[in-house]
Amino acid sequence: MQKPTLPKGTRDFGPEQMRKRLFIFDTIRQTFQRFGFQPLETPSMENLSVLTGKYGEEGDQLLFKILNSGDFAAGLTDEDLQAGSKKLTPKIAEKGLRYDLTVPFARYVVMNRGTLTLPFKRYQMQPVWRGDRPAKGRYREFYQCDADVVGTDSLLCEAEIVLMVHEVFRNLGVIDFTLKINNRKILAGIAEVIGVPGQEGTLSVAIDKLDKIGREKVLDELRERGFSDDSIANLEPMFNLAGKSISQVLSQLKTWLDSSETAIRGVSELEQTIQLVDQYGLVDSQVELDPTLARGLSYYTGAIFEVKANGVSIGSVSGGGRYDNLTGAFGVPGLSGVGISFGVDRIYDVMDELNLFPASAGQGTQVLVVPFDTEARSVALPLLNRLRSAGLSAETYPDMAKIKKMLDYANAKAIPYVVLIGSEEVQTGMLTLKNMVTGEQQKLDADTIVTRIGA
RNA sequence: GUGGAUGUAGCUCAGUCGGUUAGAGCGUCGGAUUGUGGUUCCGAAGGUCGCGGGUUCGAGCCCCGUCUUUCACCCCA
Repeated sequence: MQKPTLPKGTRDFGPEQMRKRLFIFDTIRQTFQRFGFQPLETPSMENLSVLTGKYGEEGDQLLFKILNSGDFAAGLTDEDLQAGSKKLTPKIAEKGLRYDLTVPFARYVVMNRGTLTLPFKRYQMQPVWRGDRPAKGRYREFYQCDADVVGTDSLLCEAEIVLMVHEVFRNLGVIDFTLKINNRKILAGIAEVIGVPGQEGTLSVAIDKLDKIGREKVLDELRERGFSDDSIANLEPMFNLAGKSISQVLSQLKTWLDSSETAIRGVSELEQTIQLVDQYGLVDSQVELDPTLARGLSYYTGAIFEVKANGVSIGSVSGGGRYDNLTGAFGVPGLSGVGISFGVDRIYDVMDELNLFPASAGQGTQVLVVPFDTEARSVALPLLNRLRSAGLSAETYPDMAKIKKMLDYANAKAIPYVVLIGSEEVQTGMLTLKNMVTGEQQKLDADTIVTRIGA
């Protein structure tokens, strides 16, 4: 007999954890639905042809592949085995676990384009898998909650994403967060302006670390990666943007990037998005314009979002952006989409660390009915039925155990109310309602008990 | 993927220089209590010392490997 273990980077979620997780899911779902998104689920596994090539080279490496069913090695030749794992993999694995929810969504849109009314808004809350090395706030199986719109390039969608992010985190009680926004076109424009067009990838990977390693080290890294001194000198205005207000950042970007048509379009998109958000009347906006913000996924083309919870050292808790041509990879070009993804597991870690879960998020059973003997139980069972009909979560201890044991059970499950029923109660019909927190108890009839606990 | 740390009861952790039968607190279970929990008291169960090798008369302790968790890089939600 060996002790069972879990695969690396996966976890069980016990009842208490699950109640808190459901609180997060419910909060996010409510917001998604309020904004008119419709639910969608897709399979855990996709054909590898759907997944590969969408997440960049690193992403492809992190894909979990599924061995073909049956005798997966049947058709292999010695030559195949010699060719190495990279060539071998497609011959023995044609499916993989999904890496995010956006690509399966794009696949779904393409497969159902005839029946969807555009713009199509869907939300999806399912686990995704990445063969990453686990660390704090990073798991190999984790949940994402995505909301995406395809079939429109209106910046109103970006604005609504900003609103949803604010609503979700405020409803969760995560007040202190920052929603960083940037635009891929600005990053591309910067690359143009400093004379390294097309290299915004390399550029942004380095720049993204600015607040972590500091300016000098960023410049060192760029030098190492072959950027000329001229280019690096031209990057100077980039470092004067930190901490500036949104309008200041916008106007500085306009002057700096004036020569790049792409950049100006990006700046203008950002500006319009901000204006639309203002028109919605968002109060106390947590939006920060951050031209250094880069995101890993290669399919983004316009706005990019990232949300950080302040005061906690956990990576971003939410991220997203606009992708102009994701469905193009599946043969349907010209469908622009934009979306946001909430990382439930990280949000959980943040809320746990900051103690932000409301007491109600942990509340299970509200009342335990405690009959002292089988005769009392005949009064207890109809009472349970009434309590439940009134929408209360109620239970009784299934065995006829000692009263102490039943009350211990109530304590262990943090059940706030107990109804005690003994021979006296059976005779008079007046049952004893006990408040397990204060220890107070009083004799009441069944009706009063139901309304009292419900209040 | 690179480097460091870690692993002893369900949980948090002691365990001396390598020395006999590996301990504590909390938790669990039973009792003190025949209609009342949290407090108190008594008792019990619970261990392949992560796993596999090695050194030694003898290993929880030393060496090698491996896995887990974790920290810093890389990347990400």
